[in-house]
Amino acid sequence: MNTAAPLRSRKAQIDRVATSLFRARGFAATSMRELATELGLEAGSLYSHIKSKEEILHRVCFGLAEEFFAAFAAATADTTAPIATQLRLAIEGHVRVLTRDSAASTVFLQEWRHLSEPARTDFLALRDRYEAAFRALVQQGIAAGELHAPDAAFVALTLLASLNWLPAWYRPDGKLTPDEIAHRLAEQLLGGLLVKD
Amino acid sequence: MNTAAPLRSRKAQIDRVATSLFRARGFAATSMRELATELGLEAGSLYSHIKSKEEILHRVCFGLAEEFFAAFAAATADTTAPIATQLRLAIEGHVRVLTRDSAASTVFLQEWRHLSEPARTDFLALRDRYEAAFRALVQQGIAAGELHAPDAAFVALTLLASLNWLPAWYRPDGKLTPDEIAHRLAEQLLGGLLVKD
DNA sequence: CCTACCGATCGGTAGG
DNA sequence: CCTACCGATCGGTAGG
Repeated sequence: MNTAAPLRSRKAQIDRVATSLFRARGFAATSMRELATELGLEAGSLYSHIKSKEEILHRVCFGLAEEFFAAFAAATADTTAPIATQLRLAIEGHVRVLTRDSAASTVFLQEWRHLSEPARTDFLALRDRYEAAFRALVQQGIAAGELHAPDAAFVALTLLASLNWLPAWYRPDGKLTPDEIAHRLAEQLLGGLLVKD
Repeated sequence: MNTAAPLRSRKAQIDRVATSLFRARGFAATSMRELATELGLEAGSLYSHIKSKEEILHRVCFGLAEEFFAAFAAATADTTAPIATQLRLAIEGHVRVLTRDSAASTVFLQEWRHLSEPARTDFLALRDRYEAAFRALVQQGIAAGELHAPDAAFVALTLLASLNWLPAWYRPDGKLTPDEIAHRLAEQLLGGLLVKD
């Protein structure tokens, strides 16, 4: 009778282990047999919990997209705050999502192209919307005279690129906490942009 | 008799087409049959020109590594130049290599992990050496009082991350030439670092 | 969750 | 450069 809870946690466990394998070997090079072995069961048994290999990838990619949007919305909720503050909060929020689960983040950043259509197109649309939101914030900052930069698109691209490199070198047991990293990244990346009084 | 030249160019052609497939689908998800079809021949025929699928990846990854080192060496050849100048030249050189062949660059940046040992370890050692060279340059700049930054390693990481995002959005037929992009990236990335007089 | 298995496809080779 | 093929492995399913 009490099967709902164990099933849910088993599925979550499959997602978690699969995600770490996808990061280590890539989605295409990870076999369901490898995943099953890591979980201590047979390959066929996986399919009583999931529908397909891609379903896992789909959940990881779209789940993280949702987290990024939620963090951005929270960072920019107070529209009366200075744009520089909103941008700083958005950077910190982005970093917080990236470091909360760096395996999932890496899969989100690198393995989305193994999604088949139409999921792949949908995913790219979400990513573009997110980048556009960052770009718009930078643009507002320039318009408000809080930031100086010749090209908001360039700024947004290099900003996100710098942040998205984080999962490649972040170690949870490193010297800096995620919040400290976020703070330093925000300082450094905004340092050259802020208009000095 | 005159077989050396055609064979050499056929091999180069295989590398080129394979590289673009590796970028589009990833190394693991690209099949030799797909590659053969794209080249207008049968899968088995590939092996009179190459030894293995991985051999192609190896050539691309290590070939590009060599190009990056050569560009860096040229940029820093004049050790009497200000560090800021050397750093600017190194950034421009890096961008020039990235844009000269953005398919190969993407493979270099994303697919190296499909190299088997010991090539994979060798490759990572090269990448670390390259990052260390950039880091050392930033450190020299700070020591010389030309740059101000709290952490050279942080600067080097975000610098290279910003540059390495370029192949993801660079279009050869875009508005900006590679040199213009390189110049703007250098300006923006060094803008916040340079000590104002 | 397992056993047993499916058809498809993989990288690569032999021999010409 | 092709034909014909190898053993291995793939994602996934049927039936229990």
